[in-house]
Amino acid sequence: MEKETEEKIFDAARKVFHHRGFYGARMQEIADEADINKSMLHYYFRNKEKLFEEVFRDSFSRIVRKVFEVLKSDTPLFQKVENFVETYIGLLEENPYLPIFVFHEMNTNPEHLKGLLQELNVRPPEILIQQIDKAVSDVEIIPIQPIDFIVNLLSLCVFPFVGKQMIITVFRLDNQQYQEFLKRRKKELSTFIINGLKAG
Amino acid sequence: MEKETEEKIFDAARKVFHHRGFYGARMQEIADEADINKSMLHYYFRNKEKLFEEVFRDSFSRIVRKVFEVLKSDTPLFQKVENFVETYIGLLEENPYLPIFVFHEMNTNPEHLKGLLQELNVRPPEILIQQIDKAVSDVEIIPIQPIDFIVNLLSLCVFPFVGKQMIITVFRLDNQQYQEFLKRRKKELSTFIINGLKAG
DNA sequence: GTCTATATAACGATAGAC
DNA sequence: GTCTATCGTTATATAGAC
Repeated sequence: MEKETEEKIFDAARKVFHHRGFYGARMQEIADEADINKSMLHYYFRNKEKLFEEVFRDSFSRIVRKVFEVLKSDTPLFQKVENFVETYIGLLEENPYLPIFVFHEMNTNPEHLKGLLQELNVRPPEILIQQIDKAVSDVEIIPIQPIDFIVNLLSLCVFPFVGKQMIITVFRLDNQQYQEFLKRRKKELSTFIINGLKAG
Repeated sequence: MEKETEEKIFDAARKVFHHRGFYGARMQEIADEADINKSMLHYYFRNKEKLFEEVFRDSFSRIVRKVFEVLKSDTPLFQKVENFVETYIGLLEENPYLPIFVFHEMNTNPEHLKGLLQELNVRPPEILIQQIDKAVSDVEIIPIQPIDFIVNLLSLCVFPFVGKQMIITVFRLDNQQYQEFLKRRKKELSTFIINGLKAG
């Protein structure tokens, strides 16, 4: 019983924080979403900031872990790109508000999250860096630094979610068309990336 | 005199809204930033929402206009890609918080901005769509739909700004290293994109 | 653990003097 | 147009009964 209430609150908080951000979120909305009395939020999580921090830590570490699982794996480079695109876009389909939430909060209040981020101690995986450097020196791919390689990969996967409303608006898509766009992208994006990497 | 105060307020409001978002922004912070009395905000702009709307409209239309200037121009496709990368990254260097601001607000409150967006009536430029379709049918580039072409272009330019804090954190960059990363990217990104577009 | 009622604080907004 | 003082609302947080 005890566990269940706490979990309901946490799930509701994640949903509301993801969608509204810290300042836009209302404790009342979280309580309503959890179908629970507002004072329970304080009973279980003391205050809004603590609740937020737990949600952010969970969301951030979850996404980082998932991403790094793929990037750290022992797979050939091009295969890894394919796996990454599929896994990452799949993950974001289930958590569409996650990236903009994380980016907005990191941007709005970087010093507030600094300790948390140091604690999680995120680094680009060594094995991937070696793969990239080797592919470059073997002239399998164009000369590119690991940071650019990774940023390109992330950019192309994340942007359709960060800019969803923009895309929908500019290209006049309804929700179904947007879903089809994503589905096609999940299939075709790795070809574009691998082409871009291969020397001309 | 009158004009000057209004402008000071507007500039301050843009800065604070860009950085904090609508809910995170404080009228007092805007007043402090403008070095002006808080009640002046209401005198000139009536209330927070109206002030925000003017800022958002200005920011959004400014960026859209600039982007479309390049995309609508009468330049060969690959040249256009190069111009776009340089212009757009340059614009974002001057307004680093602009994209995350726009995306976050569009995401948090899409129905609130719907009217504004319809009013601005943004569409992908017809000339660019024709160029892409022609390049595809001439087998100059891989089969790609205009929406994917444009999304790829935007993704790769925008993400380094949206994810700045993330990039800085994961790759342990100081500010100077980040600036160098951007500078290099502005030079090299179009090569990556054009490679990706060319048939293998 | 859960509820109702209420305190406390923050913030947007306004009134009114100058 | 600009300032000070203050109102009214909303949101977070707590007290206390059950």
